[in-house]
Order: sequence, then structure tokens, then C-alpha cells
Amino acid sequence: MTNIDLLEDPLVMAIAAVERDCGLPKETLRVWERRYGFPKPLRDGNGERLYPIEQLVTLRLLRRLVVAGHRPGQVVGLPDEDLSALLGMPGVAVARDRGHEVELVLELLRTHDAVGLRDSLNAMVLRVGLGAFASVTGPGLVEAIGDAWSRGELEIHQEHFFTEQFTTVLRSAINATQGAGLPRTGPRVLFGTFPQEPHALGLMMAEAMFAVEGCLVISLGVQTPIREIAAAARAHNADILALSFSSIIPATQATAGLNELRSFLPGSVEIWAGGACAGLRPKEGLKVLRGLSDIKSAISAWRARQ
Amino acid sequence: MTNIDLLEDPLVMAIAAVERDCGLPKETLRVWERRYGFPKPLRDGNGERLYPIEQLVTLRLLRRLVVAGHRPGQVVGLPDEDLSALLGMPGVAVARDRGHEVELVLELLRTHDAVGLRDSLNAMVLRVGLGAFASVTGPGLVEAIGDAWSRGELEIHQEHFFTEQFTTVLRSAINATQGAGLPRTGPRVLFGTFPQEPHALGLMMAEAMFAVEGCLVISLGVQTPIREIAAAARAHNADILALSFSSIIPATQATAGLNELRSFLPGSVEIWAGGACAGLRPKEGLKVLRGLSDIKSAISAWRARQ
DNA sequence: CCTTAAAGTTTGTCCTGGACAAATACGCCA
DNA sequence: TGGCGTATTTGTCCAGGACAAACTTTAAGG
Repeated sequence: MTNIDLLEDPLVMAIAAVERDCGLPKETLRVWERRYGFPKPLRDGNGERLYPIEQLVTLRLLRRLVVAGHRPGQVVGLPDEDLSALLGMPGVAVARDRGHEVELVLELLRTHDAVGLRDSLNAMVLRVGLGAFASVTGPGLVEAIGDAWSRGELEIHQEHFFTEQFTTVLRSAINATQGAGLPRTGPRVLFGTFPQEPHALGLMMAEAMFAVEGCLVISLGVQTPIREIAAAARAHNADILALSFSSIIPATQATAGLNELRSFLPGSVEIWAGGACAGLRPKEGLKVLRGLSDIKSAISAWRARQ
Repeated sequence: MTNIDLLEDPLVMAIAAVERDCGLPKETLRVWERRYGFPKPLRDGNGERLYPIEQLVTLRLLRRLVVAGHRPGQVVGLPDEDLSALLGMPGVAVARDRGHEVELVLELLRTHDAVGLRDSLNAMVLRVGLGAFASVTGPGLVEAIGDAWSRGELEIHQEHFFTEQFTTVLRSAINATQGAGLPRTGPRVLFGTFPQEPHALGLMMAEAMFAVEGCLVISLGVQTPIREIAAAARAHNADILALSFSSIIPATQATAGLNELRSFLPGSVEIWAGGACAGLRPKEGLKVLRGLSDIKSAISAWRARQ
């Protein structure tokens, strides 16, 4: 029961902490070391692995490459410059043409301007509307900040801070759409993610899209066991079950879980899946939405079917 | 790369699926089998474990007992009836006199009334004010629902659903207090929890208490590495660092982490700790708040010191 | 009798190195 | 070019041993 977090030395991390930080299972970290010679952690007095933080940076790059489709055998062991090149990041130069909203938010994060960030996000929602914010502005911000983080331009705490502010603004807006007295002509929609999926932002942006279309939205939050999701869908008499998958979840697991879920539910409950997880395939009783912008038309189609 | 989910047979599950379903790590499942003789999975042609669903039911009971404080050696191996009996007898607390707000919310959860719950929570905030909601009503609800869950009166998905609704209502209210133009006479307060602490509700209720007192509140959310918390406190120029500890975090770890944090920060940053974690002791440079109601007077004292 | 300190037990996490099947890439033929 | 059988890659699983943190019990002192 070695303590994995309270190491005196902030320059090294234990394997369980690396698993959480980089999203690579302990078993994969060990087998990469055995096969490719990287990562090459130090050892403590008891022979347990201690990963220096430089290797964490590399591991985060590697994970992004693997998620993007590269094979571990081809990329594990390459120097950071090569990995960055493969990711299409032009080293130091900021060649990416980012929207001015993205630039504004990144600048507010760099200067740790809490008030400015909160006000700016609230203002964006008011200016473009919740629908456009949740389907265009929000995803753009989330992607840019994820990129900046994995490139080392932002600290972990800055990303936490952004996530928290973004969540607050989006939640407030969703809550406002569900006030008493507003007409609801849409389906009852239940939201959730699988137990392996801790990413809440994608789910919440989807929830916002459904909310602006007049649906009754009910969220279970993230990481609910599959059986419990099914039980909730029955209990709440949901018309649609909406599930979000980020790229950290393997497509095979997502598909398997969706099949299991389908088998627990009557055909009258539609299952809609979406998110950055590539490899999701629609099938009988499973709708796959490629992007948040598709939600509006999908709801229209649902209404027409009723 | 054995497929863990696409088993044709719905009566057995592979070890990774059990880990997700029951929340018990693979390593723990194996070591329990080795030490206590339970669970006792079947094996496939390749010697891999296949857990029958009956054992999953027992494992879920066991996990609840372990979370509730029982020791595995005392309960693993007992028949289901004994386990249920242990879960079902919470001593004398059966006929607790609960406030009518608690009864109302429990009834709304039992009937899966999403609209009713959202409206009721919003109404409670408006009626008693955010301060009283966050310091009295909210903690009462959270405790009662935790009790009901551990007694088996509520399903996991009902607890997730409540947490989500409660979060939304509280966040919206906090956001409203921080709008532009309101006078801020209080300190800058940064909120966060340690990496082992995933419980967000206590942190958020504390945030609400500071917010109604006119503080500028900045939250990092849960599970931020200690050195990142320290970096954030410096970056945001915080006057107070507020940390929340639930009872799942051992007091020894909490104390060790707080000492580490203290060493990373200048004396001008005060550290305030609170929550259900017993055993926290105040010391030089560390304030321990016993309850959410103490926050108001503590802020007054801080103002007087400035 | 209550509190503190030392000794003992329980328990979760980590280790190594071998194995295998699913997923992917490659070579072949039409 | 496109489909299909074979080879390689790769993630997950296994056994059984080890150890430190957490917890319990016992001993000692005020």
C-alpha cells in the first residue's frame, strides 16, 4: 500500500500517478519499458518505478500519437522533437490560426485573470447564444487548451481552473433553459458516460445542445456503471440515452459497452453516442453523432418520427 | 489483448469488466481470491477468470461494506444474507428525525422526478438564501442521501442524479454572486482538493459560503496535485487557500499533504482546511474549520486582521 | 481510567517474465 | 484496384512473492 501521491520529491512520480496523469495503464507502461526500452524510470529502494517528469512529457506526446493512430513500435523511443513533428506541431512557432476567442482565453489563463475569464465566458454565451457556444466556441476552446497543455504551454492547474470556469458557465446556462414555465416539446434525454470515461465537458456541451432545443435533459454525470445507466433510463422513462466518448476510451470497449447497454434496454429507448472517440459505428438501435452540430437535426428527425 | 466485453455469454464477465462494474481493482480481486477464497471465478480455455453474475452481486455488497468501514478479512467469504444484514443494520439510526426538506428530496429521488428535484432545489436556495442552503440544508441533504445509499434504499444512479442536480443549482448560485459590478470586500480565496479526494460537494458548499461573504472565489475543482495547488495559489495571488477533506482520506495523509503544501507557500498565504475528515489538527499556518457555519466568522476575523 | 507508545496484523499495490488473442499490417492472387 | 489468408504487433491476463501503509491490539505511563 505504497503511498503514490505524497512523495517528497516533486521530480518523480510513482506508476499509479503516471497512469492517472497520462492515461496509460500500468500494464502498458511496464510492457513498453520491457519491449521498447522506454519509459526508463528510476527505482526506489524497494525496486519500484519512479518516473521523472521529463518522461511524463514524452509519455503524454506518445499517448496523443497512439490515439491519433500511430503504432507504439514506430514511435516509442523517438526523441521529443520527432514526436512533436509527427503531431504536426511546428515546434516553437505558433503557426496555427486560432480564433480570437481562443487567443483571448489563452491570454487570460496565462495571466491568471480569474475575473476576466469568468466574465469573458459568460459574455460569449450571451453574445453567440448557448447553441453556438456549446457546438462551436466551446469545443474550439477545449481543443486549444488541451493542445496547449500537452505542448507544455499551460500548467495542470491552469487547465483545472479553465475546466472549472467553463463548467460553471455552461451549467448555469443549461439550468436557465430548464426553468419552470418554458414550453418543452422535445424528448426526455438522459446523459451519462461509462465508468472509464471521466471527461465531463463533452457530455455537458451535448447536454446544452439538447437543452436549447427544448428537450428535458437529465444528467447522471460521468462514470456511471453500465447497469446503472440502464436502470436510470428505465426509471426516468427516457426517450433517448445520450452517451459521450472522448478519445481516451478504446473504440472496442465503447462498442462492447454499448452492446451491453442495448441488451438491457427496450427498443423504445434510443441510444445516441457521440464524441471524439473514432471508430464508433452506427448499427441497429444505436445512433452515432459525428459532431455536436448534428444534434439539432437529429432531434428534428426524432420529432418527425413521433 | 483479450476482449473483455464481447463475451457471448451474459452470465459471466471478464476481470476488467468486473473492475469497472464493481469498482474493485483487478489486483484486489486476485488477491482476495488468493487470500480469502472469494471470489471464485470460473476459467476459460486460456486460464482467464470468468466471474458469474451471482458473484458480482456479492462483490457489490462487499464493496459497499468495505467503503462503510468493514475490513475485508471480516466480511469476504460471508454469505449474502449476512452481508445484507450488516448493511441493513445501521444501529439506532433507523428512525432518524429528518427535516421535511430531506423527506421531500428523498421522495423526489424515489419517484425519479427530475423536474421536481430541480425546481425544489432552486426554490430552497431562493427561500432560505445561499448561505443557509450551503451551510445547513445542503449538508443535511448530502448526509441523508449518503446514509440512504449505504443502507441500500437508493441506487447508485439515483445518487449520481442527485449529485448532478445539486451541483448545478449550487454552481448557478455561486456564479450569480460573482457577477460584475458587485462590491468585493473580502479576500481572494482559492479552492481545491488533494489528488486522493474526488468529493466535490463539500468543496462547493464551502465555495458558496465564501462567495456570499463577498470573497472572490477561484476553484480548481477536485484532485489537483499538491504542487499544482501551490503553484496556483502563487499565480492567482491568493490570500486564502481553502481545502476540503471528506472522510475517505486518511488523516495522516491529509496532514502530510498540508505540511508539504505549507512548505511550498509563503506565510502570507493562509491555509484553511475543513470537511468531514476527523483528526485534522490546527497548527502554525494552518486553520482548521470544524463546519461550514464557522466560515462566516472566520472571514470576519480575517478582515479584522487586515 | 484515559491517553500515548510500541508491537503485531491486515491489506492494497507493486514486482517479474511468460503467455495469448485481438487488432493491424503485409503479401498474394484475381 | 480490391478482397483474403498469413504474419506481426500490441494490450491484457496470469502466478506468486514482496513490502509499506493502515489498522488493531497490547503495554506502559500519568
